[in-house]
Amino acid sequence: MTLSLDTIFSALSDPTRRTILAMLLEDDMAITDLALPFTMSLTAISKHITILVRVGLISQEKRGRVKWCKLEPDALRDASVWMFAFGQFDPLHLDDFERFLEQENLAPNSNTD
Amino acid sequence: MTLSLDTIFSALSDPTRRTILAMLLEDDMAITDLALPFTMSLTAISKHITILVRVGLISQEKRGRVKWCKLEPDALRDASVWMFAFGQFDPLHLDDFERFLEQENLAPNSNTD
DNA sequence: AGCTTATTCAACCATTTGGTTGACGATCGT
DNA sequence: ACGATCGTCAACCAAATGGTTGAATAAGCT
Repeated sequence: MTLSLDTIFSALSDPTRRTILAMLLEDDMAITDLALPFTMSLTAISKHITILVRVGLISQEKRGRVKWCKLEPDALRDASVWMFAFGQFDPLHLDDFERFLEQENLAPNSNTD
Repeated sequence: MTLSLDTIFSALSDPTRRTILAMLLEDDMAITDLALPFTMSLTAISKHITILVRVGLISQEKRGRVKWCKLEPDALRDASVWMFAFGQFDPLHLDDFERFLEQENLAPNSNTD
Protein backbone atom coordinates (compact mmCIF):
# COMPACT_ATOMS: atom_id res chain seq x y z
CA MET A 1 0.00 0.00 0.00
CA THR A 2 2.81 2.39 0.85
CA LEU A 3 4.39 1.60 -2.49
CA SER A 4 1.17 2.39 -4.28
CA LEU A 5 1.10 5.77 -2.57
CA ASP A 6 4.67 6.39 -3.74
CA THR A 7 3.86 5.65 -7.32
CA ILE A 8 0.47 7.36 -7.43
CA PHE A 9 1.71 10.63 -5.98
CA SER A 10 4.80 10.43 -8.16
CA ALA A 11 2.62 9.90 -11.24
CA LEU A 12 0.50 12.90 -10.30
CA SER A 13 3.50 15.15 -9.78
CA ASP A 14 4.09 15.64 -13.50
CA PRO A 15 2.01 18.34 -15.25
CA THR A 16 1.97 16.49 -18.57
CA ARG A 17 0.54 13.42 -16.89
CA ARG A 18 -2.07 15.47 -15.04
CA THR A 19 -3.09 17.07 -18.31
CA ILE A 20 -3.44 13.64 -19.91
CA LEU A 21 -5.68 12.52 -17.05
CA ALA A 22 -7.75 15.67 -17.43
CA MET A 23 -8.17 15.00 -21.13
CA LEU A 24 -9.42 11.51 -20.36
CA LEU A 25 -11.94 13.02 -17.99
CA GLU A 26 -13.73 14.26 -21.11
CA ASP A 27 -13.58 11.07 -23.11
CA ASP A 28 -11.62 7.93 -23.90
CA MET A 29 -8.83 8.69 -26.34
CA ALA A 30 -6.13 7.10 -28.46
CA ILE A 31 -2.49 7.74 -27.65
CA THR A 32 -1.91 9.79 -30.78
CA ASP A 33 -4.87 11.99 -29.86
CA LEU A 34 -3.56 12.41 -26.34
CA ALA A 35 -0.21 13.50 -27.74
CA LEU A 36 -1.72 16.08 -30.06
CA PRO A 37 -1.80 19.15 -27.77
CA PHE A 38 1.81 18.65 -26.66
CA THR A 39 4.95 19.82 -28.40
CA MET A 40 7.00 16.92 -27.09
CA SER A 41 7.53 13.71 -29.05
CA LEU A 42 5.01 10.90 -29.29
CA THR A 43 7.53 8.62 -27.62
CA ALA A 44 7.62 10.90 -24.59
CA ILE A 45 3.83 10.87 -24.32
CA SER A 46 3.82 7.12 -24.77
CA LYS A 47 6.18 6.81 -21.82
CA HIS A 48 4.00 9.05 -19.67
CA ILE A 49 0.98 6.94 -20.51
CA THR A 50 2.91 3.77 -19.67
CA ILE A 51 3.54 5.22 -16.23
CA LEU A 52 -0.12 6.09 -15.75
CA VAL A 53 -1.11 2.57 -16.81
CA ARG A 54 1.40 0.99 -14.43
CA VAL A 55 -0.09 2.83 -11.45
CA GLY A 56 -3.60 1.95 -12.57
CA LEU A 57 -4.84 5.43 -13.40
CA ILE A 58 -5.41 4.44 -17.01
CA SER A 59 -6.57 1.20 -18.58
CA GLN A 60 -6.03 0.34 -22.21
CA GLU A 61 -7.87 -1.62 -24.83
CA LYS A 62 -6.33 -2.25 -28.21
CA ARG A 63 -8.78 -2.21 -31.09
CA GLY A 64 -7.10 -2.61 -34.43
CA ARG A 65 -3.94 -0.57 -34.43
CA VAL A 66 -5.16 2.01 -31.95
CA LYS A 67 -4.87 1.68 -28.18
CA TRP A 68 -7.79 3.30 -26.46
CA CYS A 69 -7.06 4.85 -23.08
CA LYS A 70 -9.65 5.04 -20.34
CA LEU A 71 -9.43 6.92 -17.08
CA GLU A 72 -9.59 4.76 -13.94
CA PRO A 73 -10.27 7.20 -11.14
CA ASP A 74 -10.59 4.43 -8.56
CA ALA A 75 -6.82 4.30 -8.55
CA LEU A 76 -6.90 7.61 -6.71
CA ARG A 77 -8.71 6.09 -3.80
CA ASP A 78 -5.74 5.13 -1.62
CA ALA A 79 -4.20 8.52 -2.13
CA SER A 80 -7.40 10.36 -1.32
CA VAL A 81 -7.92 8.25 1.77
CA TRP A 82 -4.40 9.04 2.90
CA MET A 83 -5.00 12.74 2.41
CA PHE A 84 -8.28 12.45 4.24
CA ALA A 85 -6.31 11.67 7.35
CA PHE A 86 -5.02 15.22 7.30
CA GLY A 87 -8.50 16.61 7.58
CA GLN A 88 -8.57 18.23 4.21
CA PHE A 89 -11.70 16.65 2.86
CA ASP A 90 -14.16 17.39 5.54
CA PRO A 91 -14.58 21.08 4.79
CA LEU A 92 -14.15 20.68 1.05
CA HIS A 93 -17.22 22.08 -0.59
CA LEU A 94 -18.42 22.70 -4.06
CA ASP A 95 -17.31 26.32 -3.74
CA ASP A 96 -13.72 25.21 -3.85
CA PHE A 97 -14.38 23.01 -6.80
CA GLU A 98 -16.06 25.71 -8.81
CA ARG A 99 -13.38 28.27 -8.06
CA PHE A 100 -10.92 25.63 -9.14
CA LEU A 101 -12.58 25.06 -12.49
CA GLU A 102 -12.29 28.76 -13.26
CA GLN A 103 -8.67 29.26 -12.25
CA GLU A 104 -6.99 26.06 -13.29
CA ASN A 105 -8.74 25.04 -16.40
CA LEU A 106 -8.97 21.38 -16.99
CA ALA A 107 -9.20 21.59 -20.76
CA PRO A 108 -6.57 19.70 -22.77
CA ASN A 109 -5.05 22.86 -24.24
CA SER A 110 -4.33 24.49 -20.90
CA ASN A 111 -1.05 22.76 -20.27
CA THR A 112 2.20 24.45 -19.24
CA ASP A 113 3.58 22.81 -22.34
CA MET B 1 -1.06 26.81 -9.27
CA THR B 2 0.14 24.08 -11.60
CA LEU B 3 3.60 24.43 -10.15
CA SER B 4 2.24 24.04 -6.65
CA LEU B 5 0.55 20.81 -7.70
CA ASP B 6 3.85 19.58 -9.11
CA THR B 7 5.69 20.24 -5.90
CA ILE B 8 2.98 19.07 -3.52
CA PHE B 9 2.46 15.73 -5.25
CA SER B 10 6.20 15.33 -5.61
CA ALA B 11 6.67 16.01 -1.91
CA LEU B 12 4.03 13.44 -1.05
CA SER B 13 5.56 10.78 -3.26
CA ASP B 14 8.36 9.99 -0.81
CA PRO B 15 7.53 7.56 2.02
CA THR B 16 9.97 9.18 4.43
CA ARG B 17 8.29 12.52 3.94
CA ARG B 18 4.83 11.03 4.36
CA THR B 19 5.95 9.41 7.60
CA ILE B 20 7.27 12.75 8.82
CA LEU B 21 3.92 14.37 8.06
CA ALA B 22 2.14 11.57 9.89
CA MET B 23 4.37 12.08 12.92
CA LEU B 24 3.47 15.77 12.95
CA LEU B 25 -0.18 14.80 12.91
CA GLU B 26 0.36 13.68 16.48
CA ASP B 27 2.28 16.68 17.72
CA ASP B 28 4.75 19.42 16.84
CA MET B 29 8.28 18.08 16.90
CA ALA B 30 11.90 19.12 16.62
CA ILE B 31 13.97 17.97 13.66
CA THR B 32 16.10 15.67 15.79
CA ASP B 33 12.98 14.03 17.16
CA LEU B 34 11.57 13.60 13.66
CA ALA B 35 14.82 11.92 12.60
CA LEU B 36 14.78 9.46 15.49
CA PRO B 37 12.76 6.57 13.97
CA PHE B 38 14.79 6.56 10.75
CA THR B 39 18.06 4.84 10.08
CA MET B 40 19.20 7.45 7.56
CA SER B 41 21.36 10.40 8.50
CA LEU B 42 20.08 13.52 10.21
CA THR B 43 21.20 15.52 7.18
CA ALA B 44 18.95 13.47 4.95
CA ILE B 45 15.97 14.09 7.22
CA SER B 46 16.84 17.78 7.37
CA LYS B 47 16.71 17.89 3.58
CA HIS B 48 13.34 16.14 3.51
CA ILE B 49 11.97 18.65 6.00
CA THR B 50 13.34 21.52 3.93
CA ILE B 51 11.35 20.19 1.00
CA LEU B 52 8.19 19.93 3.08
CA VAL B 53 8.70 23.48 4.33
CA ARG B 54 9.24 24.80 0.80
CA VAL B 55 5.92 23.39 -0.38
CA GLY B 56 4.18 24.74 2.70
CA LEU B 57 3.26 21.43 4.32
CA ILE B 58 5.35 22.28 7.38
CA SER B 59 6.01 25.58 9.13
CA GLN B 60 8.92 26.12 11.47
CA GLU B 61 9.57 28.23 14.54
CA LYS B 62 13.00 28.42 16.05
CA ARG B 63 13.05 28.57 19.83
CA GLY B 64 16.55 28.52 21.22
CA ARG B 65 18.58 26.04 19.25
CA VAL B 66 15.69 23.83 18.28
CA LYS B 67 13.47 24.33 15.27
CA TRP B 68 9.94 23.25 15.98
CA CYS B 69 8.03 21.80 13.06
CA LYS B 70 4.29 22.18 12.69
CA LEU B 71 2.02 20.48 10.20
CA GLU B 72 0.19 22.83 7.82
CA PRO B 73 -2.53 20.68 6.30
CA ASP B 74 -4.01 23.62 4.40
CA ALA B 75 -1.19 23.15 1.92
CA LEU B 76 -2.98 20.00 0.77
CA ARG B 77 -6.00 21.98 -0.34
CA ASP B 78 -5.05 22.60 -3.98
CA ALA B 79 -4.11 18.97 -4.40
CA SER B 80 -7.31 17.69 -2.83
CA VAL B 81 -9.38 20.06 -4.95
CA TRP B 82 -7.62 18.79 -8.06
CA MET B 83 -8.32 15.19 -7.07
CA PHE B 84 -11.90 16.12 -6.32
CA ALA B 85 -12.35 16.77 -10.03
CA PHE B 86 -11.92 13.05 -10.61
CA GLY B 87 -14.92 12.24 -8.49
CA GLN B 88 -13.04 10.43 -5.80
CA PHE B 89 -14.27 12.40 -2.83
CA ASP B 90 -17.94 12.20 -3.26
CA PRO B 91 -18.34 8.60 -2.15
CA LEU B 92 -15.52 8.74 0.37
CA HIS B 93 -16.96 7.74 3.69
CA LEU B 94 -15.70 7.09 7.14
CA ASP B 95 -15.66 3.39 6.33
CA ASP B 96 -12.73 3.91 4.03
CA PHE B 97 -10.95 6.00 6.59
CA GLU B 98 -11.36 3.45 9.34
CA ARG B 99 -10.24 0.60 7.14
CA PHE B 100 -7.29 2.75 6.25
CA LEU B 101 -6.28 3.33 9.87
CA GLU B 102 -6.18 -0.41 10.43
CA GLN B 103 -4.21 -1.40 7.35
CA GLU B 104 -1.76 1.42 6.90
CA ASN B 105 -0.88 2.50 10.35
CA LEU B 106 -0.06 6.10 10.71
CA ALA B 107 2.18 5.76 13.74
CA PRO B 108 5.75 7.04 13.39
CA ASN B 109 7.29 3.59 13.78
CA SER B 110 5.40 2.06 10.89
CA ASN B 111 7.75 3.30 8.21
CA THR B 112 9.19 1.20 5.41
CA ASP B 113 12.55 2.40 6.73
C1' DA C 1 35.52 28.71 29.16
C1' DG C 2 34.59 24.29 27.35
C1' DC C 3 31.84 20.30 26.12
C1' DT C 4 27.44 18.87 24.15
C1' DT C 5 23.39 19.21 21.43
C1' DA C 6 20.73 20.99 17.27
C1' DT C 7 20.90 22.00 12.65
C1' DT C 8 22.82 23.24 8.30
C1' DC C 9 26.43 23.53 4.65
C1' DA C 10 29.46 21.76 1.01
C1' DA C 11 31.04 18.38 -1.73
C1' DC C 12 30.34 14.27 -3.57
C1' DC C 13 27.97 9.94 -5.46
C1' DA C 14 24.60 6.55 -7.71
C1' DT C 15 20.18 6.20 -9.52
C1' DT C 16 16.03 7.89 -11.50
C1' DT C 17 13.57 10.94 -14.48
C1' DG C 18 12.03 13.15 -18.56
C1' DG C 19 13.33 14.04 -22.75
C1' DT C 20 15.49 13.11 -27.58
C1' DT C 21 16.22 10.46 -32.20
C1' DG C 22 16.05 6.58 -35.43
C1' DA C 23 14.53 2.17 -36.45
C1' DC C 24 10.98 -1.28 -36.07
C1' DG C 25 6.47 -4.23 -36.03
C1' DA C 26 1.51 -4.05 -36.85
C1' DT C 27 -2.46 -2.67 -38.89
C1' DC C 28 -5.27 0.01 -42.04
C1' DG C 29 -6.83 1.81 -46.68
C1' DT C 30 -6.52 1.63 -51.52
C1' DA D 1 1.17 -5.27 -52.59
C1' DC D 2 2.25 -0.50 -50.94
C1' DG D 3 2.33 3.49 -48.54
C1' DA D 4 0.65 5.75 -44.49
C1' DT D 5 -0.57 5.59 -39.63
C1' DC D 6 -0.22 3.81 -34.64
C1' DG D 7 2.63 2.78 -31.16
C1' DT D 8 6.86 0.84 -29.01
C1' DC D 9 11.87 -0.23 -28.59
C1' DA D 10 16.78 0.86 -27.98
C1' DA D 11 20.24 3.88 -27.12
C1' DC D 12 21.49 7.92 -25.51
C1' DC D 13 21.58 12.45 -22.73
C1' DA D 14 21.10 16.25 -19.10
C1' DA D 15 19.18 17.32 -14.97
C1' DA D 16 16.98 16.16 -10.72
C1' DT D 17 16.65 13.14 -6.60
C1' DG D 18 17.94 10.93 -2.43
C1' DG D 19 21.50 9.60 -0.06
C1' DT D 20 26.42 9.93 2.16
C1' DT D 21 30.40 12.18 5.04
C1' DG D 22 32.98 15.85 7.32
C1' DA D 23 33.11 20.39 8.78
C1' DA D 24 30.74 24.62 10.39
C1' DT D 25 27.47 27.51 13.09
C1' DA D 26 24.72 28.40 16.98
C1' DA D 27 22.75 27.78 21.39
C1' DG D 28 22.52 25.44 25.92
C1' DC D 29 24.72 23.28 30.23
C1' DT D 30 27.88 23.08 34.03
